[in-house]
Amino acid sequence: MGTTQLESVPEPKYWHLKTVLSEALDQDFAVGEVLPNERELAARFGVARATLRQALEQLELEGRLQRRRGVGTTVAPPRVGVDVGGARHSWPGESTDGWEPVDAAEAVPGAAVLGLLGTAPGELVLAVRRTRVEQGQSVAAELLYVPAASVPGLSAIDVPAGPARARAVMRELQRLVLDGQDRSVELGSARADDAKELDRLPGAPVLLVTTRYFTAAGTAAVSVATYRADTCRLTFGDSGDVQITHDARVAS
Amino acid sequence: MGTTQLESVPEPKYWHLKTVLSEALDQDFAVGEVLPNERELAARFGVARATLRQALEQLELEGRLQRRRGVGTTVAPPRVGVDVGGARHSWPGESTDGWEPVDAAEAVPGAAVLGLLGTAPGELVLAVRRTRVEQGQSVAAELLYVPAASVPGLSAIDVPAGPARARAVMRELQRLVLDGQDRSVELGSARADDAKELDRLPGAPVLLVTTRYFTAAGTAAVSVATYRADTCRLTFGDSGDVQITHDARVAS
DNA sequence: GAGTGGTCTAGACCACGGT
DNA sequence: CCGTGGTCTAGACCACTCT
Repeated sequence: MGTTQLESVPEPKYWHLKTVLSEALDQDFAVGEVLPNERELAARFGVARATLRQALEQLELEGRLQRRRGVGTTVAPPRVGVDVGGARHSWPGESTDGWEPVDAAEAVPGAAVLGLLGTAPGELVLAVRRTRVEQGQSVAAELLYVPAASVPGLSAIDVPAGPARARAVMRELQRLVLDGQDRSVELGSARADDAKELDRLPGAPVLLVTTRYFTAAGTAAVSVATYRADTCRLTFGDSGDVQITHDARVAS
Repeated sequence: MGTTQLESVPEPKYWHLKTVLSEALDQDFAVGEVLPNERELAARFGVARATLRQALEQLELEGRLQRRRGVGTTVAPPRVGVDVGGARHSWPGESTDGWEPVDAAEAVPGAAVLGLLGTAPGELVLAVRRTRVEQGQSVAAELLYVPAASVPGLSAIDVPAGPARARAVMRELQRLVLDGQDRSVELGSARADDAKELDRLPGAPVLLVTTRYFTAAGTAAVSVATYRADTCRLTFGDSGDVQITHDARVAS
């Protein structure tokens, strides 16, 4: 009978921990400050290190913390708003939008990209690698798939490998008349090569932005951009410089 | 000397496991099929259960698996493409876009939403709850914040709580002339109430879509929509029904 | 080399869904 | 009730960064 069980559904420890830590971050820590190490924090809260780590992982996912092996855990700055699709209906690289060409090479796209491109499996496709730097740190890595048929003025292979070749491909691409584009965003985990480029461990959560570029002739290129999910807030339209502290939600 | 260490950087076990499982899913399993339970899988691969779980977690994050307590682990269908911002510059709820009004009530928005709304901390704000159902499952929960000042024809409080009241607020909102809107997408983790609505555990990864609705007078409303990151692919433009299997990327 | 976070183990118990 | 995934523990060792 009256066992007065106020919390019949006990909150998981790591969840409660996360809440406590979150409040501590708001009140007692400045951006960039380093937290005590995991072993000490675990001891301080009287939990196993694995449990503490579960809480830290969530806070990192939410962009509140930044952890680096061999260094420590620091309080992350608010997410940077990176504009995606701001200049609508324009080829990538037409303006200085923070993207840096890295290289270009032949590639064998996966089935998914092939489907979007609408090309036959054997057809020659170029892949342009670019990285996006925002406020001093690289926030995204991109692979831009361009069927060779889209860039007939193809002196690309003659150009020596490196940024110059990437730029050459993009220059050719920008000759075409862009009819439109569409985009999708989903959650993914960083592949080993992207992770390296983004200074994260493989498997780190990323936002996958897939863009299709249309001409009258069909799909001229497909871009798959990998954004760091912990540090980025993707913005559409002109809300790039809006101040958002960290989480716009509250209990109703 | 010649210790012939081909793999000087040994891949983590869970990473390798993930790759193996991923290939097995492609080849030997159909959508909806249930996998062997975690204890058996761990034994089969000769790893601890925690290690196996790390691999499963990643696959779930990527939308390849679906795990439910008390039930089991099943192969997830491809992510549903949910249109976001398709009908540009229109109030929410003006067309049948899959959103279902649930309720409306007074609310005390957090600092972040207040900043976006541009209202004073004490001002009265209404919060409209809506859920979005796509292909039979609810994929998103939304809180639409409307300053009382935006809807002067405020008979909302008189209407009995429930969907009717939510609809009443939205009807008032749609009277205004919409000047524009902007949007941002970021990664978050589900709050307890949203998690319940989305049939997930608290802390599940979600995509947070924040939309600001402008009139000439300023920001008339702010919406914070919480999408299931495991099952959703957010689409912008008209790429809603494009076939994407699961991951558009390949090694270059 | 010292100190950090990342990986891994082998257990235990709990909460939930179906029977 | 049983079987499932979810939480938690107390250790161990590894990979990395900085000094």
